[in-house]
Formats: sequence, C-alpha cells, structure tokens
Amino acid sequence: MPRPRSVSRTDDTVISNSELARIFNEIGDMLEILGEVVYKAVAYRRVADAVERYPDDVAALYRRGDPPKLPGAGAALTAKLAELAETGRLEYHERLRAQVPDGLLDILRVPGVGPKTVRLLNAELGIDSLDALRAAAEGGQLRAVKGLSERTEQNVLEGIGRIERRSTRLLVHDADALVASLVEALREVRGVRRIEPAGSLRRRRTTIGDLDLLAAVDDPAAVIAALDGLSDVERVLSAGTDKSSIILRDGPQVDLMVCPPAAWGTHLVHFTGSRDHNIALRGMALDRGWSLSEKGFKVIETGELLLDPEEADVYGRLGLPWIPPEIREGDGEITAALAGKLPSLVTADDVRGDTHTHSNWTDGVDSIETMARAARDLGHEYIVLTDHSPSLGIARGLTPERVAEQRDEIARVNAELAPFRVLHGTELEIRADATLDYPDELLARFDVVIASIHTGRGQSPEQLTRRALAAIEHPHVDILAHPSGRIVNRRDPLPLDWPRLFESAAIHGTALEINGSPRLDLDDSLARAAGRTGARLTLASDAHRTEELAQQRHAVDLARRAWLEADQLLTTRSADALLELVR
DNA sequence: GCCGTTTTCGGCCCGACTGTTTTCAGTCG
Repeated sequence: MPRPRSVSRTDDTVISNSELARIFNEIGDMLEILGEVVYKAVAYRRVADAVERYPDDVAALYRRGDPPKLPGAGAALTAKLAELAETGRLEYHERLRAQVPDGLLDILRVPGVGPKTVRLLNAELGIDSLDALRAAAEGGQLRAVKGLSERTEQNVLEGIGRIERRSTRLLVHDADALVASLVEALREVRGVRRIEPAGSLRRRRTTIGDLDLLAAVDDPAAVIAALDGLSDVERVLSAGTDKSSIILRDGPQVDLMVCPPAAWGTHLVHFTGSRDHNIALRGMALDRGWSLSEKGFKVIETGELLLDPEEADVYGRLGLPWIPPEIREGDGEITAALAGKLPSLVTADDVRGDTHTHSNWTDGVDSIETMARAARDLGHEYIVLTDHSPSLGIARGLTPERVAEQRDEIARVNAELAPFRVLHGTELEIRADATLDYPDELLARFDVVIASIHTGRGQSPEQLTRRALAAIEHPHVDILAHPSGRIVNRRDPLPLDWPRLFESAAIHGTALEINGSPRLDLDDSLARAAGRTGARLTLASDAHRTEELAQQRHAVDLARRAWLEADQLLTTRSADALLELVR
C-alpha cells in the first residue's frame, strides 16, 4: 500500500498545517528507523502535534514574519519550519528520505512492528516494503531471524491485513453508539461496580481511533472474559490481568482497563489523557516527591502508594480543581487551573433552543410541526427553522412566494404549540459572486438569517474570504452557518482568512455557528480562536429530521473543547433575548 | 532536539503485555 509522500513544490501555495505535521511525523519515523536517540524523534512529533492543532496557518505566519511560538520548537526545529514555509521543501527531510527506503515507513505501520524490528528485517532479510514483508512471512522466512518466530509471521500477516482494511478514524457520533452497546453489555457482568468510556471519546474529540473503557471491578478476570467473549469480537489482541484489547468485527480496537474501585480516580485520569495533560500532571507530582501512574501516587522516599477513588481527589492532591475532560489537551488548562481561571464551560442544560433546522419544505424529512414537537420534547423552548434559499437547487430552495406561505404555516404551528416557538429563518446561500440569494426587503422579514457557502468551493482563499465577509458584514445576516464548509472525513475545510473573519464577526455582531452534524464545524481550535477574539457563537443541530435534533449535543461538546462559556453563545438565551441580539 | 524558581548538562511519564527467553527488549498507549 503506497503511502503519500511529500513532493517538491514549485507553485506559490503556502504549505498547510497538516502537511507540515505530516513531514515532521515522517522525520520522526525515519529517525527512529535510523536508530537515532528516541528523544529526537519525540521532539519532531511533539512539534508536529503542535502545528496540527494550531488554529492559524503556521506557514503563512512564518512568511508574514510573525512566526508563532510553538511549544517544543527550539532553534533547530524553528529553522526547519521556516525553510518549509518559505520553500515548501526541507533539505533535511529529503536527505533522510534518501537514506530510508520508502517501504520501511509502510512497514512501521504494521501493529507490533516498531523501528527496531524494521531495522532488523531490513538488515537481515533485505525487506524494504510491505509486499516483501508479506512474502517473507508467508514463506516462513522470518523465523530464521533471531528473536522472531513462526508466531511473529502470523502476527505480521494479520497486521498487514488490518492496515489494508483500516478505514478512517471513527466519527464521534458513531463511536458513541458503539461504546453505548459495549457498556450496556459489560455493566451487567458480576463484580463490575462502575464502567465508563475514557480516552479521546471521553474528551469528546471529533474522531476516535481506539475505544477505551475503564471498569472498576471486584473480579478483573470476569469482565475481561466477558469482553473477549462478545459475539462481535473479531480477534483478541491481548488479555492480561489488568487490561484487554480486542478488535470488533468491521470496527475499531477496544481497550478495556480494569482497576480496584479505590483507585478509580487515578485510573480514570490516566486513561482519559491526553498524553500531554498526563505528562504535565506527572511533572507536578514529581515536584512534590511523588511518582504518579494509574496505580496511584507513589511516595518516592517510602514507596507508599496513595489511592484516590475519584478524579477530584487526584487533582486536589496536586493543588488543582477538577479539570473537565474536554479541555485536557495540554493546551493551557493546567496553567489556567493553577491561576483559578478555568472557564465555566457551557453545558447541555444551558441550551434553550436550536438555530439551524430544516423541514420537508426544502430538503428535510419531517414537517415543521413534527420538528417543533420533537424539539419541545427535547426540552427546547424554540427552534429557528432555516430552510434553504432558491439557488441551492439541489435542496429545492424556497421562492419568495413559498417563503410567505411558510410564514403562515409557522404562525399556525406556533398557535398550536405555544409557548414553544418556531422562529422563521432561512439558510441563505452566499452566491459565488459574493451576493446573497434573497433581496434585502425579504431578508428583513425573517426573524433570523443564517448564511452559508455550499457552491463555488474551488475559489481562491481571497475570493472565499470575501464571500464570507460579505455575509458577516451584511446588516440582515445574523449567523454564518458551518463556516469552514468541512464535513469530517469527507470534505476539507475552506482556506479562509480566519483571523479576519473572527474580527469582523466580533465587530458586526454576527455569530459563528458550531454545527453538531457530522460537519462539526467550526472545529474546536477555530471555535476557541473565535471565542478569544470576542466573536459570539451559536450551537446548532442542522437537523433534517427529528432524530437529528439530538446532534446538537455534539456542538455542545465541541464548544466545551473550545473553552466556551454560556454567555458567549446565542442558543443559551431565550427566544426573546435571541431576537433582541440579532435585531 | 528541547529545556531549566534545583540544572546550560543530563535528564526526558510510567506501566502492561507479548514473545522469546531464562531476566528482558520491544511495542503500545
């Protein structure tokens, strides 16, 4: 399976953050294969992570002479980022690639095969590609190498099969459903006191690699046996006394950790992560003479183990308030906690309405009344109905005449369902030429106008930014919907000038949407950056059927990851307060 | 390669599991 590698660039395109990160990660892999000190590889990967998470375009900032301060980037790596930003290439990277055969990086992706084994295979058997590795394993040649065996050959073949089948990371929406069924199955096992998802799912990341579960149990063997025995388990990867890993059929890897109830706190902190967050906590523990692991705090002088049954006890020992999982990314939360400046994150209970919903008047499935009743059942006080404007032909956008008819229908539903309210809105197309899809007189009659880009996505960053700004600055536009236009795992975000957009949104009082559908747009780092500039945001489901109204809770999760508080959001207000704000 | 209210050198989070080996290295999270 060939993997993409960077190519020489001759055009004037600024290299993207994800491409920078990819190159730095690849350097880390190559350094390890070459047998360099592992910390050098770690340094490159750390900076790769920081670049990937950075909300603005790192290369563009370098070019502008305003390079960001990235944690873990010293003189050497800063110079390499600068070289990549200026030229799109990195001589050091190309030199390493000349030393490391292409296929070795592919082999490194086989589970269970690390850099040492890659080197060994290459040195002893001349293996330099996945195909060569597969052939050698099938031919029983690996067992001739000291330290490898027939068993290794089987594992390698299974590993190759898995990376060839492996799809993209799991969307959090899908991971939730999977984990719920696992938790339900294991909760009933004898001796299970508590069981909860941990890892990136508990941090509510957008996509999930492996599913992590933590169980507090009296009898570890019982719950591990129960997991391994589930009907949809394709293979048991490992099964020890404290943890077990399985692969679900057509699904992700699931890691189950068990612990005694008395040590639940440290285990949950440990397995929730992130890695950077845990490293920071361990550093703080060391300063106090403790070694922190999932087992507990070990007093270094005496070896005594201090147990914490709850997470709050763990943080308390370190002089910290409990930190919500969503912001445990090693991205300033420890500093904020120490200073007593943790945000009071928005919660699902703060939400009073939804600013982006559709009906069967355009591309939705359910009627206005059905959507309204479902939203009321969810506890909402109102929804904004935002069916499409005409130029989005694929969605059967509403003509001005149909808009008028829809207004009457909404009045009827409101009379029926009061005090619940349907506010009359529109999802207004921002056309390719930066004009809007309805005349101003018509826009003025809507309660709420949300504007979005669906077409002309191939335009230059300048053109696209101009279109978004045209909407933000328009007096009748209240919300920019799914601002980046991305769909997770399917459609890349538009290359917009975000700092300019956020600043303009703050000035004009136009809110930016956090969309809880599989778009998950804005993403968490952009939403955090927007919040910092003082722009207002809104949480929306973009529901096209009643069941999708519940998607809004993914927007809540994302807002929490973005450090947002209730008063920075529209949908935490009453309908009247919302109308007052957008007037 | 980075980094310092102990350090400009000597550290760099910590432990479980596997496999092959008789005490540990490699891999993973």
